[in-house]
Amino acid sequence: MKRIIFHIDVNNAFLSWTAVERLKNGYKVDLRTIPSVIGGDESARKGVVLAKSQVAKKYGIVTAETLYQARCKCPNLVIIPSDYSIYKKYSDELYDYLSKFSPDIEMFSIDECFLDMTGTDKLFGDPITLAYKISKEIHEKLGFTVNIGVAENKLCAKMASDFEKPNKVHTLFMNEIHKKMWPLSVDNLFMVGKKSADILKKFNIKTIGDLANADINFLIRHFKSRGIMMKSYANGIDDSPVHEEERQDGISNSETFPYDIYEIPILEEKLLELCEMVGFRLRSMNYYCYTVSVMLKTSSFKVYSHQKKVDNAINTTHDIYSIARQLLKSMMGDEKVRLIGVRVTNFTEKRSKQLSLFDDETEDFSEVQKVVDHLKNKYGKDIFINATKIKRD
DNA sequence: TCTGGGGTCCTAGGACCC
DNA sequence: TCTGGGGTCCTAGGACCC
Repeated sequence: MKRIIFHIDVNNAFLSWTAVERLKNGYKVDLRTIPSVIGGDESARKGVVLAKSQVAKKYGIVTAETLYQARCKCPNLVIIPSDYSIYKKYSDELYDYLSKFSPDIEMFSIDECFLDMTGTDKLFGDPITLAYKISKEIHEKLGFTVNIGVAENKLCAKMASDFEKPNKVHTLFMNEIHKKMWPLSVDNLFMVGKKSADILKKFNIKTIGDLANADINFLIRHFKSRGIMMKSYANGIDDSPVHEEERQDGISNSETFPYDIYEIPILEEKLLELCEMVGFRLRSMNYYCYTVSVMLKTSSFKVYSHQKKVDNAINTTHDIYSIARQLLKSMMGDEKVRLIGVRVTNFTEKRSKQLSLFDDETEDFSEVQKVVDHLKNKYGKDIFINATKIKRD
């Protein structure tokens, strides 16, 4: 049976959702009708544009540029800080609404969903008509617009939803690929980023059609296994299933400093804060981790990472930090640091408690940690600050 | 241009074991 | 002392995504 897959993509998600939320809260101005962006902290001079209104786009503002640059292009730009609780709320609403149409639903990111609609035509009728109906209902009930791609697999559905925006339904069936997808520039293809596109263009592979017909041996030589994937995608081939989201593979937090740092105590203080954030998230998922890694970005934007695997899974801030701190020490060189990050991976649900002769049982902070987390959940994350901070103040 | 933050997957090379 | 080949695990780094 021919598969039918929908890809639903929220138009300017963060900005649209913020606009809807504000209208609900009594604001008179719809952010979507004025030059506005969602961005980080402008004062710390490290914020970038995360999402923009169509009006802001007309000023030439692009995603990921600094707020400073954006403000130069449009002095009366309205900048709203990001608020993940709002995005989560609308993302959940969208998911709940879409779940009515198929049990096979996959949340691909906070603002994108795949639906496997294969065989549902007896229930809902013609898929394309249904896509228009879903799009209209989302606008009416939830207040924001979406693009919907309709195709025979996930790749093509995703490519289709990316065609013309906003508030559009597009199809990309197998017999439309040469007409609708092949003329596009290679960098439009999912999983072909800037680096790969640059290499391809050097060899005169400029469009997705060129890539689809490129020599497979040439692609493997330059891109290894990704070469095979790229050629399949360019031909619209993808048989991956729509599945429920599986459990997360890792948790990370990182922070860019407003200036370059080389003092170890300052780095350690930030590192501890990050371990606290990562640990808190890990514990709220009831997981333990085996691997901790630390990432540094230097002032010249070179990225380093070191990781360490432990025999007994851990989840307290104390345990994560003691490993992270060793890692940081092992990687500090002469260069100043611009960004520091902590990541935990290799999860397990239960702690494999195998106390070795050398473990000190009094070092087990899990019970204390539970109480601290509970209080944080109840009264907010800021009720505890770490002792190293108090000393510094 | 002067470059955020949170993720996933892949690969190469070294260590170690048999 | 000089030494093969396969397998697995771990680490560091790169590319890509939203």
